[in-house]
Amino acid sequence: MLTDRQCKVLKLIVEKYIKNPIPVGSKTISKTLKCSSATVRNEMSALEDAGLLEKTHTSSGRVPSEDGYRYYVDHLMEPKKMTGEDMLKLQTVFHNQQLALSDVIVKSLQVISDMTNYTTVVLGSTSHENLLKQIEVVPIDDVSMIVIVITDRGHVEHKNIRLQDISLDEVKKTVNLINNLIAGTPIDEVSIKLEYEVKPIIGKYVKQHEQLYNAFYHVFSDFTNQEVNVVGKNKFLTQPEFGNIQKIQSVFSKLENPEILHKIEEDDDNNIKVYIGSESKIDDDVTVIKTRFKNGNHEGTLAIIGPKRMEYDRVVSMLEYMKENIER
Amino acid sequence: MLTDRQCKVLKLIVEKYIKNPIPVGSKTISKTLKCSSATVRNEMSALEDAGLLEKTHTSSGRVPSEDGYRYYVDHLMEPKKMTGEDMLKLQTVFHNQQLALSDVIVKSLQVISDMTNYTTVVLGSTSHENLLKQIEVVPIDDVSMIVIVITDRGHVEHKNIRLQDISLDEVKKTVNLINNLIAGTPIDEVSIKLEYEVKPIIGKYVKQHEQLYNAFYHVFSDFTNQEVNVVGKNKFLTQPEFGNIQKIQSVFSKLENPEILHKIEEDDDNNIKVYIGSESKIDDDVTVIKTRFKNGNHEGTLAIIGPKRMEYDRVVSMLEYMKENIER
DNA sequence: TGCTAGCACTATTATTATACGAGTGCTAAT
DNA sequence: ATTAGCACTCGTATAATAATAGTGCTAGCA
Repeated sequence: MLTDRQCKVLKLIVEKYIKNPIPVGSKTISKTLKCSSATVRNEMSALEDAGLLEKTHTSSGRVPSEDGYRYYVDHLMEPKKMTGEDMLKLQTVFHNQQLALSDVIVKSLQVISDMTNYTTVVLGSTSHENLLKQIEVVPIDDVSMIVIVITDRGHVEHKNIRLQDISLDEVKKTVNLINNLIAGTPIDEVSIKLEYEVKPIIGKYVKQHEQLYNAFYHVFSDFTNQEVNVVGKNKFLTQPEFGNIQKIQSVFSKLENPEILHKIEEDDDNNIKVYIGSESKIDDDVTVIKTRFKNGNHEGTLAIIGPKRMEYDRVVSMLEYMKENIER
Repeated sequence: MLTDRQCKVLKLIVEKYIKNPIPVGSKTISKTLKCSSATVRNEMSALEDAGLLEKTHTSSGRVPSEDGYRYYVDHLMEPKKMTGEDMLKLQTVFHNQQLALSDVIVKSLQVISDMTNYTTVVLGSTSHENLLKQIEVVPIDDVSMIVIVITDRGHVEHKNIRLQDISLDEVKKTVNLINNLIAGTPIDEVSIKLEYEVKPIIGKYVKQHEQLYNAFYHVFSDFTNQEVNVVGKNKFLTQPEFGNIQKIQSVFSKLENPEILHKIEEDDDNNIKVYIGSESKIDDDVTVIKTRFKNGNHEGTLAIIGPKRMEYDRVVSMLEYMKENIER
């Protein structure tokens, strides 16, 4: 257990380091705390033994360790009230009645990314939660047409397909069959239903059913598994600890990989959760702060991704504010 | 006018430097050319006077200047036949009958980006060339619905809109009116037609026409002006001359700005054009190689964007090959 | 017992000196 | 015209030095 003063020292070091990423010395702390630098050094030493602080070399100041950040987040941090200015900027987005919820979310995350200089992410509901609502087909010319797939949650995808020598009537017949037979099916089960429920029937009623079946099969097999929206990836370029190209390459490749981002959603805790450094699964210098949201049938995950040296207090309040606003 | 030997020297220096970005000395060249390093030095000096070579400092080897690259591209370079392997990779994409042309283009540009380690770009036709084909509306719940806009060239966009207390019938009536009245209009004129041709009519026949008009007006005013597709932006991270974050930031911001990319299309030459360094409008160390393509009513621009120190011969052949394949 | 002043010690950073090497330009001889 | 030869230049690498910001430890004081 940490003493009261140790807590204060840890808190000061973390907050100092977040403001300015250089190791913090005992003198700096002693100025704020009313005691000598020697006393602070003793406390620092204790905190280092507890694994909460680290040195970069034998005679350097201290830097928070991963556990140090953890302790700070779990016990020391006090959520920082948002400034009126920040709130105002977000409110203008939330109060735009023209925009659909999903657009409001993306727009406000853009605002947050710009305010904080961190990357933001929305993960939409996964495909097994999305039900097929209907498909539409629009012919473009003799051989190509566009298939539009709409889910019950308003997710839309379209694909250009090519068909040789098939009359529009046959296509429309197929579309109607699909809409009648499998609307309401979870997207990731559509392929199966297509094969076992639609294929036999269009085989009977539709000419060139083979080609048509293949085309539609492709449309659904390519359907995006999950809506992923990453805003402000380039903000990482402004963070000093990501000043080398190697690191940027590695972080970017993770942020562009939906599989990796999907891991953020793995635990379905509804509260705000903080994944620090190695817990982030992205990079040891990265922190992910995330929360789930739900408004009617629209649900998903919001995340703010930045350096481990993140303004935790500010970000947590912002996420809380976002969540509240979205949920009503 | 350059002598025969000067051409050879310039060519060797450019190609050497492209392979390995360190200044080229006279000794290296003299090995390939059958003459002494002193002779080469004289020629180099002449080429420097002609503005085709540069030194990084008084006693360094030579580096091609922008004009040097220009001269190389215009007079010295011999297009390099593509390797069978490269062709094969592209052919598997081109021969995929399932894919629509636009998908083939994007997929093949992905392949080219991976083969060359450069960024690739497709610019689709601009909105004044895109005609509105039809719009569709799909209701999602009581207050929100999705409007899907399709152009004659198969470009699809959708938007989520919110309407309070408007019956589906009224919406459908409006959609039908729009489809009947202004299908065939260039996308960027739709807003005007909407105001002068549609608004007066729905004003008569549709209840709550004000709200509906506003919603549709928004849909079209947000319509993307131009299809832009940038593939492999991160390839810049692997190029040594873009090893510092500043530069990467600047290049990325340009590559993400459609306005800037649009400048590539400004001259409508149908042949392959090469914009070197400052001509690229992106960065002094960047080269853009582009060509227009046209297949039926699908036309646009292809570009390969990389360092000024680009494998010009290889890239030009690839673009040529792409263009040929797309155009039939 | 807890706090602190003082001091020896350590590692980083900046500065300077030095040597080395790859390259040039020029001159004189072929 | 070409080239061998040489003095010269500048960038890079290495080592030496000093300055600085920090530490840990000890001993004395409240």
